[in-house]
Amino acid sequence: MAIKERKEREKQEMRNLIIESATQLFLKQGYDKTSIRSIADDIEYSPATIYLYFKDKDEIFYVIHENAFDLLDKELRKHDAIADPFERLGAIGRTYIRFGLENPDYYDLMFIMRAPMEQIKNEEKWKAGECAFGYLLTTLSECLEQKKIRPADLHVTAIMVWSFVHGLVSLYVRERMCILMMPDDATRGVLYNSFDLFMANLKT
Amino acid sequence: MAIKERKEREKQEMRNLIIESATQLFLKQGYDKTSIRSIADDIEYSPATIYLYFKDKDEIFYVIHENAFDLLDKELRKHDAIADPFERLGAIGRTYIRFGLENPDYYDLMFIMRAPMEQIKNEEKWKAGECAFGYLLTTLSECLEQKKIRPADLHVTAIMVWSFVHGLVSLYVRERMCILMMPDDATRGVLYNSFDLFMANLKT
DNA sequence: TGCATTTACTAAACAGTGTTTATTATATTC
DNA sequence: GAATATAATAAACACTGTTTAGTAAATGCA
Repeated sequence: MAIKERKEREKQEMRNLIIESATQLFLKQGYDKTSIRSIADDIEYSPATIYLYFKDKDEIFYVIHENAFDLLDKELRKHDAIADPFERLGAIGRTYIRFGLENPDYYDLMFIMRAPMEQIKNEEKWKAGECAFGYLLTTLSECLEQKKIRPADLHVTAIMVWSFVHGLVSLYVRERMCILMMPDDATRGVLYNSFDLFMANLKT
Repeated sequence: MAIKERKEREKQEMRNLIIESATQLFLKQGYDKTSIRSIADDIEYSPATIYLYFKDKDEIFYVIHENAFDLLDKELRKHDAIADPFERLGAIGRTYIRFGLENPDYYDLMFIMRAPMEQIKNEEKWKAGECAFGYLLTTLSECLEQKKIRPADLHVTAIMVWSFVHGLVSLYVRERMCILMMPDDATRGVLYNSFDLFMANLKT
């Protein structure tokens, strides 16, 4: 009965269609303005149809959340070739920051929004996320082994590094850095200089 | 005509009543679940009445936003007496983190949410915020003068410190630190250890 | 092929949201 | 006491996410 397989394939295609439309609308208008009705309009189906393929709005954005992590992961792993772990750490950090500034809506979904976390907490997922964080842990443990950075607990160091770059990006994308009262490019300059200073302080 | 003054007073009292109710509901249930209707219910007026005293929901939460900054500012300035600026910086940092963890909804409104920022950007306000950030700048400039921390640009250093503690708090309150797969108190332990490590790295 | 059943889809409704408008009741002024 | 200004509201508007009941088409079986 190949008919069942075709049905399964069609179901998956419909899910993809919804996700593609949702992603495109989300990146254009953000989470709040992307309503189930606007997605339904876009794919030319009724709103109720979407609920045949996804439990609720959160489930849709959880898929986008996963895709975004795959994207970030790919970006970060581009620095795999850098032999020196401290140099690699710097490259990873700068790429992380750039990713956040260039994809503020993705960054929001991944690290700021509360909504899609409901899905994640219960399950053993957080897959790609674990992956990117795992990459940070690996790089930092190399740095520690080779005494490129000051000796300290691995997890404590990882949380320090991640919190710092996350702080930079999230204060910027949520427009709190306007406290500097500088034009936008000057603010970005301070941001990147701040990262360099952090790395210098980290160095042995 | 004292009657006009009484009217003015009554208007202010009504505004206070709304703000008090909104604050209480907000701290109990968060921003999204605090609807205009629920505030109206609480103060036993119709929803439309609220719009006679506030332009929109954002304006209400902008007032709460200001109050929250006053609260944080008061907490931070408790360390005024600490003579050594580096020690004072540490105390300020730990208090900032504790404030965030103990008042996650206030912290959200102050540093994470997008909503009330619309009010702020245009005006010259951001008052109390400027104040708390100003306090950080003062303390850091003393640290730099007395060579307690590594020499660097003041604003770059300030953004580094603020971004770091904000990163710690916001990753925690938005439940991203669950990546550590540790029980909650262990996570908090890592968080505070991470702050101590940061301070050690900052030291001359 | 014809009928029963499952599947895919949707119109309409439900319970909410922030906000506006037209109306009423009260208080103030002349 | 009549005219006017003020305060409050009921009802509606335009949205939101989600559910329910009903329809039309595709499938399974005789």
